[in-house]
Amino acid sequence: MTLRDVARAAEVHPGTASKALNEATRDRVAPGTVRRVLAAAERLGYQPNTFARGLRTRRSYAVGVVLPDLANPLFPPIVRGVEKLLAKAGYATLIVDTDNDPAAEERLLAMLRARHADGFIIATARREHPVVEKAVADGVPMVLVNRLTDAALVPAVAGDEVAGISSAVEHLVSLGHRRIGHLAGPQDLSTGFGRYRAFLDAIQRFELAAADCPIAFADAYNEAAGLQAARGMLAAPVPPTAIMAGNDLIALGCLDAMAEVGLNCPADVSVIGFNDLPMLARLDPPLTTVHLPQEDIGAEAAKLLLDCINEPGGSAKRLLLPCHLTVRGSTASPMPPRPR
Amino acid sequence: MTLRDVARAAEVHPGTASKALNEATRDRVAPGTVRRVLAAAERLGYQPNTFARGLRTRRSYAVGVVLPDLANPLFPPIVRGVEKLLAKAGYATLIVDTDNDPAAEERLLAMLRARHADGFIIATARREHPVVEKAVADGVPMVLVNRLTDAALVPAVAGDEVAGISSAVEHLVSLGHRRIGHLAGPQDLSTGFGRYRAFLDAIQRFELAAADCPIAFADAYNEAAGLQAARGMLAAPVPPTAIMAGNDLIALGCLDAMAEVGLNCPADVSVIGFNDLPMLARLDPPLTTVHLPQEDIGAEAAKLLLDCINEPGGSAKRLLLPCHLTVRGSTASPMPPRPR
DNA sequence: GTGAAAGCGCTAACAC
DNA sequence: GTGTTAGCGCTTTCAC
Repeated sequence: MTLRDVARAAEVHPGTASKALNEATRDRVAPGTVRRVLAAAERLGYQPNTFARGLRTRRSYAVGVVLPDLANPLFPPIVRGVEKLLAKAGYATLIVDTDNDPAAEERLLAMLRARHADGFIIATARREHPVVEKAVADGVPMVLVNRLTDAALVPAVAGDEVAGISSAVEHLVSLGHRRIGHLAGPQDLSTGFGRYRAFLDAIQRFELAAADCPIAFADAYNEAAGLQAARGMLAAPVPPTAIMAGNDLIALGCLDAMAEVGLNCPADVSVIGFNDLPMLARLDPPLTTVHLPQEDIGAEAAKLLLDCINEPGGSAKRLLLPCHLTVRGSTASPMPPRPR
Repeated sequence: MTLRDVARAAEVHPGTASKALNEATRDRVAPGTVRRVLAAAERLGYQPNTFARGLRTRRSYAVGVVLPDLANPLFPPIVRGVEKLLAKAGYATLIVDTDNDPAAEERLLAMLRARHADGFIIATARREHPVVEKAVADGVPMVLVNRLTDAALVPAVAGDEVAGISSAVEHLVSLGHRRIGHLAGPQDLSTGFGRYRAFLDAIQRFELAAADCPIAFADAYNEAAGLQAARGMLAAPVPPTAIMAGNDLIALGCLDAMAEVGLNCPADVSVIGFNDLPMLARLDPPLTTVHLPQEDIGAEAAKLLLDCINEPGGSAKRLLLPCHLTVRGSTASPMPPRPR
């Protein structure tokens, strides 16, 4: 089924049929003709050939979404938000998963660019990210989600880490904790670094002694890295009574480390995660964590991207959406210090 | 950067450059020429235009993967298996999520067909599935994963439900259970129906009294549906001592229902899930479940799809991969009946 | 308001 | 082996 077939059926020239079928140029065709063409297209089940159209217009009406890890439950709701909004605007969403591998990321980005994606939503950004910066320099419309670059060259949407960490630390302080540790996430990611800085700000704001607030760094956002980082912190002569983890998986690793040395959560140590992954409420103990409005983040990112596509050269807005603390069972008041 | 530019730089005709660049036709070009063309392409950073190529060859080297729900952790590993294998063969993987909505499925499938996906991997099949059957009739290469259609018209890869259920029931029987219930999944899905039938077979094989083995149907694979179905079963005068759930989420709903009426798992009732979602080991109690080789399922599906694409009209093979029971803390021997 | 014609970048059949 | 040529299906000036 090609445009020629439709044109023949409607007894018009293919050029005219094209104009009639196209929303934007439809008003340059006589109403009766438009109706005939539309009817013919409908009847024949005409589907325009994306390749031919793309070849001509250099537009694909497709957007690439680049994820670090499909298996991380943080991202599906973001994708859903993106997809819903883009579908309304007639765009297709092409999801790819880099598996946290920069080489795969480069390969997939090249693949999507070769397929002429009209824009990108990137959830894999590191604070220094040459690949992204190069693409932006090439004028490729692009929006970052969740993870940002240090250089604010690209529009971006993320959770408000500072507010999230602040409310979490405030919760711990209000429970009576004064010795609060932080298991920071990877420092080459804006999330890891931002939450770490926000934590430092928070202990200052609540006038906690820095010496009582140990910090350890997990080198990945997973349970193994969280476990390893937590072991060191818990082995200190006077471990903290509460731990703010860089994200939920690090928090789970921390719980594992506590189990190893017979520490109970929340009786001995309170733990807070970040992201509010599913199932957390069913754990033992149910994990207190900072909730991110994931679907909204996705939808806002999609809006920003459409702006970029339609008016190139706009400013690199950064949108931070509020997070809120979800209090569950992994936080409690510290026990009064007991003699050993 | 077009082919013309490369040809000009290598001082050959565009047609020759095309042959030199193309693996399959390279041997029809003098080795020296090939080298010159490849060098020029490399130097200029030439990327072939997918639209132009696709328009000419009617091939996209892209495969669509249609998922019912991205947020379901069952699917990401399958997608990963698919992606790894297809990338090796030079294919791009385009993932879409129907959100369990048949209308969205139809829209997305049409979108992918308009973009000339060379084939599809479908994880959304219902036992009766006109959309899939129509696409197959149209000669679109297609492989089903996990969920199959009743009509065996399409190649498919799934877990061996019968063996999985059988080993789970065997485990319960060996623990001493004789009254085992089944919370079946949706019967319009092959998984729900297949596990239900496998359960009936199993109780027959182990010579359990059908009257002691109640069956209830959950109308969706989620916790709410599991909760509702479980309530009825637990309200019976003599509830079963063990419950085989249609999948993990139904099992979680079952645990919720037990909590409502003060029943303990596994002391009062043992529960087994299906799929082995992540985090299950951390629940209270850790859920015994049937594990599916998800990544293998994805990889095998991709292989089958490549066969379909390269040799259309092959037979509709069905491949069932073994599942194994993962025993955790939600199953135990039944308590001796106690007087009330 | 409609038709004619050119061309997007590539490949493949054919001529040399 | 290499060059020539036509054309995939569409959009978009430009005439009329």
